[in-house]
Amino acid sequence: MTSNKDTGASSDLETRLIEQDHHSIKLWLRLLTCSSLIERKLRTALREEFDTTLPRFDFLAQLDRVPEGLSMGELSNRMMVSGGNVSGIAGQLVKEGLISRRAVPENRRTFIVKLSPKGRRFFQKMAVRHEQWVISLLGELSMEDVNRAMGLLGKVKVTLEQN
Amino acid sequence: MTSNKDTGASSDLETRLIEQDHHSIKLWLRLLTCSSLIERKLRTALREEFDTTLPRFDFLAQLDRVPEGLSMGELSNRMMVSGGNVSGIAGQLVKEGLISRRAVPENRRTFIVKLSPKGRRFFQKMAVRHEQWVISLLGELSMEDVNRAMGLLGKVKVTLEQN
DNA sequence: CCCAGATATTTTAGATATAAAATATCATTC
DNA sequence: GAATGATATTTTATATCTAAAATATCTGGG
Repeated sequence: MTSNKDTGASSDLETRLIEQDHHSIKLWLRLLTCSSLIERKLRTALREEFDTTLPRFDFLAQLDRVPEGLSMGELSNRMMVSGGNVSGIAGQLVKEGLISRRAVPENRRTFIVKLSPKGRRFFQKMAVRHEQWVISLLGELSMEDVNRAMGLLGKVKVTLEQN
Repeated sequence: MTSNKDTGASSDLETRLIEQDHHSIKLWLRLLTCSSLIERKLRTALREEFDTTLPRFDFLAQLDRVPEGLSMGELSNRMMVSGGNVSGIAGQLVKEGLISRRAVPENRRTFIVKLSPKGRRFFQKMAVRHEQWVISLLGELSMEDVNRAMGLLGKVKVTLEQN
């Protein structure tokens, strides 16, 4: 369907606009397909190898980057999920001893969650495998293509954040 | 894995491999960020304007492309979700009169779901708005960038489907 | 100090998601 | 044609996820 590098004179403005419209939808669908495929593989692998889930891994991964811990709200922003969701997962991880959760004296509305030593050890093991899985999924791509894709998705991200 | 022609002299092989590894992870995270952002906007808009959800929209969208209908299994494949999930959503859409669901005489294990006239009208209205939303989200990108991104994500998709 | 609004989190209700077990049907082999 | 395994779907149990209401705390103007 009407592919590409047509800088030429064969299409008028209206045609080009319509083409771009369709391509926008297709780009969105392809984006969704790619992330769904990766997500599924990672979820399956996490379950099989560590008997855990992607949201829990993501939760621990966010905390691993910030040794001093994060508030529930900050975590909710970073994970791009609702606050209620973070509350639920945090409760489980606390019960499993992977994170600590304590109130802050200065502002008693906020709660800080932080990796426990056990949680850190567990995450480290997962992180190694996680990286291997992603590399095995995307490693066939050349570094040039990865960089180009990063650049273009960076533009997409900026565009999205403006709206 | 790790193909690619070296362009710069500044890094040895090992460094380049590690760089690519990190870039693979970053690409995956950026991919996830982009689709999450789009998904959230579409979900919110669908709820506000049509009081429905993304999975239901997706379900109807798949059926809209195939007037003769699809089996539950085929639908599960296309939507990239589990069969049980499709069963649940189908049940609701049947109850709402948006789709029909009937057994096939030749193979009584399979059920074919199909858009009802009401469902088709409802989907058409949503599809128009859905396209507008996606365009408003991605329309700032040049057609060249959209095409380039499509091409690269196409490669990603092929790579993923091989594994 | 008091109180209205803002902020941070949890709780609730309901939809969506998976995996795995259960059902039902087909298809093949003996 | 009965037994066996494959296929198609649903059911079940549980985990996520959202939106919205509820709770608790802070903040600033009067």
